Amino acid sequence: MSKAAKTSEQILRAAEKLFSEKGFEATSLREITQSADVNLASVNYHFGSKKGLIQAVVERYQRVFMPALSAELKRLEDQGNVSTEGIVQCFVGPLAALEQVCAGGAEIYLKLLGYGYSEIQGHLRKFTMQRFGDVVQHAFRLFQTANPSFATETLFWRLHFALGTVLFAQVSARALIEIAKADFADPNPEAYMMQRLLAYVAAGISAPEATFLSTTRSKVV
Amino acid sequence: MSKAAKTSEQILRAAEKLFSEKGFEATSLREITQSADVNLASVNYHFGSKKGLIQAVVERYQRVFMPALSAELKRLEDQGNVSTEGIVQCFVGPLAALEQVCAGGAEIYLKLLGYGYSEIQGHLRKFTMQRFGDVVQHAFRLFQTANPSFATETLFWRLHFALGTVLFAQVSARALIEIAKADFADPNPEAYMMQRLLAYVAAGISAPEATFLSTTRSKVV
DNA sequence: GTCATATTCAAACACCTGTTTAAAACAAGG
DNA sequence: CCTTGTTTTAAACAGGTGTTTGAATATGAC
Repeated sequence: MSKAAKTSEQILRAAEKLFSEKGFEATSLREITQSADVNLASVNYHFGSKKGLIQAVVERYQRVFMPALSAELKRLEDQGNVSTEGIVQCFVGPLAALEQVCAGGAEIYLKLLGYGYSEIQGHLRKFTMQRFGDVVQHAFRLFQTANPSFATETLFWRLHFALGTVLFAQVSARALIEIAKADFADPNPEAYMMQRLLAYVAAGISAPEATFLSTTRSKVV
Repeated sequence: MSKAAKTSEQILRAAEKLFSEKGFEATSLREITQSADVNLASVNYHFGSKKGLIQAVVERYQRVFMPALSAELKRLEDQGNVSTEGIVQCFVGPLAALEQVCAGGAEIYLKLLGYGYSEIQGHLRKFTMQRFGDVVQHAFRLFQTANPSFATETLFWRLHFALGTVLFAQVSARALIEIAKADFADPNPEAYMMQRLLAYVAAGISAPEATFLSTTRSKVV
């Protein structure tokens, strides 16, 4: 491995760790370079800017996750029987595959997305869509076939709610897990958290449409 | 109104607006004081520190919201027939009541909470619990009576997922609404967003327990 | 009006941020 | 070996942050 590749790698490793812990904006380049045991200026040398570093960090995960997700979705579609829960379960494997990138990769990736969506308003979304829009749209189409009676609009909202649920849960996962450990004497809450999450999300996505909405529509502006 | 009360008020108004737009950490005291047309040092004079200002801003909303929520919950309990959807609907009125505090108060309050939960890790949660823990616990108890078969643990996780759904949705509401307007020619998506959200959340909370979880348990981790 | 208190104000403080510079160290091909 | 190009380094840059200071100004009670 060349020296250049080595420092880039060290920077990426340190950055993804710190970013996932504290968010992008709250993490300084000096923290990253100190943690990576590397000169401050090398971030700008190798990645151009902090923004470039953020993109590089996220992209490395996207390039593993998105193709894996795409494959899972295709597999599900081919085998017929497309259900909301089935689609949601398609995300589990690709997330687990992120362990290749680094230990705890799934957790890191989701936290990165969470911070990316709330901090760098829109940037990450746009970047993801133009790079992996086809995968996202494929997933959306499958959700539509699983819930054929739903208006496109309803599904749009619910899927974004679901995204929000997962990302927020992941960002505050550590705090929640600690509370769960203290309050319920659950020795290993993180093990099933993702499954709990997906069950909740699947139910929310495929909730009966409109009845609840239409009965109270007039009351609320 | 004394001069002191006037400047505090101006600071609070400007702060809540900017905080809800950009988050706590991304908003500087200089932005706030310029927007409030007030001297920089007056923030520290009146609120001690930036942290003090954040607390003051949030507290003003909590003191309106929490008692209103408490009343709604009592009302629901007294009239019997406690359902998940019913409890969730209890939040609508108290949120609307925040318009008293200022225009768009509900939106601002939820965004403040959203940023508070993801930025000042734990601080806001602790503060809320020690000040309004009784209301939170009352809500939790009602959710338990609405879903008597659920393990306390299950409800704990789902309610926090629900909180995350609502807060994340609110923080990214503006972006979502713009997309909805562009993609679906919906002239007024914000009108029903909260109802869409609550329907999703209620379904997620009262999803059938464990069947989904237990069938896939062995596969994960 | 006077006095004590409460509030405002401009300036400075100490520290942190991302980025740039120019010299130094290193690498590899001729 | 020397030269060319790449990479590392320490230092400085320009600008932003929350907070403190001490003098100036208002305020309100006697």
